[in-house]
Amino acid sequence: MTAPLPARTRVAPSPTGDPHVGTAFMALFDKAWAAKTGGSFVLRIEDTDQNRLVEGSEQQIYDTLEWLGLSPDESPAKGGDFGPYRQSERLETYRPYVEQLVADGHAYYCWCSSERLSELRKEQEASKAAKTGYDRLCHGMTREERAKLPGFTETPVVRMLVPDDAPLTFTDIIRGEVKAPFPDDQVILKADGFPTYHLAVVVDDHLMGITTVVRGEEWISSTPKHLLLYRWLGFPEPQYAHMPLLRNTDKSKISKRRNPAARLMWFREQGYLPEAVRNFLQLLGYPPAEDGQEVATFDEFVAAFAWDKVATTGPVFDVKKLDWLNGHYIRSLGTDELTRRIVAFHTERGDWDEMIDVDLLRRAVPLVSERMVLLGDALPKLHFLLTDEVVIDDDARAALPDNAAAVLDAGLGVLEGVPFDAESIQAGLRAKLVEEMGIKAKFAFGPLRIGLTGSKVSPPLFESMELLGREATLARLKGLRDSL
RNA sequence: GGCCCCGUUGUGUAGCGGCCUAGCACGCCGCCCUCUCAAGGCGGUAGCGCGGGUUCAAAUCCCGUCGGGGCUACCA
Repeated sequence: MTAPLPARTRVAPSPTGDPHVGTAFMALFDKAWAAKTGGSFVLRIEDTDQNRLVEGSEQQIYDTLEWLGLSPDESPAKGGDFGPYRQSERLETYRPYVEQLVADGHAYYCWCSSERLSELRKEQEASKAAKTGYDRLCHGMTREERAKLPGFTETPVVRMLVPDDAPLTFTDIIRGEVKAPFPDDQVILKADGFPTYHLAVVVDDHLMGITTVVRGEEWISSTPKHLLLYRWLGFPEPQYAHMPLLRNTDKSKISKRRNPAARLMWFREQGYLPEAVRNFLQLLGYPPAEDGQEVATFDEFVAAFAWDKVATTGPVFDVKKLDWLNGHYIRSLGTDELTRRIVAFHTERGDWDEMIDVDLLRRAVPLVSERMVLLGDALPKLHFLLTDEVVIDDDARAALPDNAAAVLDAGLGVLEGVPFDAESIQAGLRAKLVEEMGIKAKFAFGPLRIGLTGSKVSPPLFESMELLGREATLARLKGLRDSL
């Protein structure tokens, strides 16, 4: 096998709302291939549908890709040698190609109104006609001729004249030989002067030197249109890689409506680590290495990457595994970095408490890091440590054993005298409560835990005491003792 | 409806004719560890959609069937 030439790949999202998880999925594979071949990864904004644009979503695309470590080499924001990278700024670029196609007889003007078109569709549906699609009424007519017929509209669109010998098969580098449906006389230039996706991708991918088109499986059926355009325009065809579609639990194409995880922002809002999300997406589209190792860096992914191993079946997007991966990555982060991310997470979310002592938090983080699934899990678990007041949970109070008072009194006695580090605290408490008084550890430390943290479940008790300090520890235990 | 893509435990997958009484990971269940909860260790649970072929031998090849999904726009 010869080394592949440097590939140029691209991801081409539409700024029509919150960035979609599918965009990151494609971007990951785009970027991997570009990295493996020493090529470039391009971000192009496909804003040809002016009706669906949502303000701010373009910025969110940049932000989420960067967050995931999938920044492009070229983009509208970053620039590059093949700009502009926003299709709305390339209208003049498309025009000559449309004119050429019309002049060559490969495309024609169509003045049919949308009313006539939808009526036509309805008729075809009702009669169960074998042939569907546009009926070519306008083909070969001048504007004047067409104007005499019903269903006429002032501004025409331009349609492809799809020949009988349109290419219906192509080689997909993931799937091999793939068949696709015979295309309709697709509109390539809309009445508002914008090209449709079909014309724009072909022209842009060619002009931007894209060698490998990575896109969702949903595009397989329109590939023949693109192939035709390449042929007519005399452009060399790119390689196609049609990725499987991510699914909802009910197996339908993943949608923001049915699945919060369809929104890329969701992961960040929930407290997932970008490296975990990236790893998860990787797993969904690409089988783990032979040794079964599922935790893998982007570089390891790139090193092992081969198109023919990419998945062809659409995986159900099950967040359970992501949770596990996130915990795994959290545990591997290191105290300083994890602390930094916890603070950043809450700051971004807008609920960071300025009163929290970050240094104390840093010292407390090791107590909870292996109990965390999401970044937001730390503060609630450490709340008793970072606050002055402790509220005893009702169910914790109810769980207090009959000998709680005796345990607390004995514990208090020990804690007043012992050196206040976790090890000494534990040794002292054990000697007194467990060995001398004969109470099982589980029951001996329960009341202390409840007094200290207000809860039946908490981070390790002795370390927590050390961090809280003798004074506060004693005060809390006395508080509970006095309330009995 | 038509065309296309896909089909291994609950989920993600390994498997490319014999190594499969189907492996791994997550989940779930249990045990161990243990100051609670986790983390970690150990064990368990459950699967080749169905029916025909081909073959000495099929999860693996062929055909059919069923199921799921996608597309069928002046949306991408």
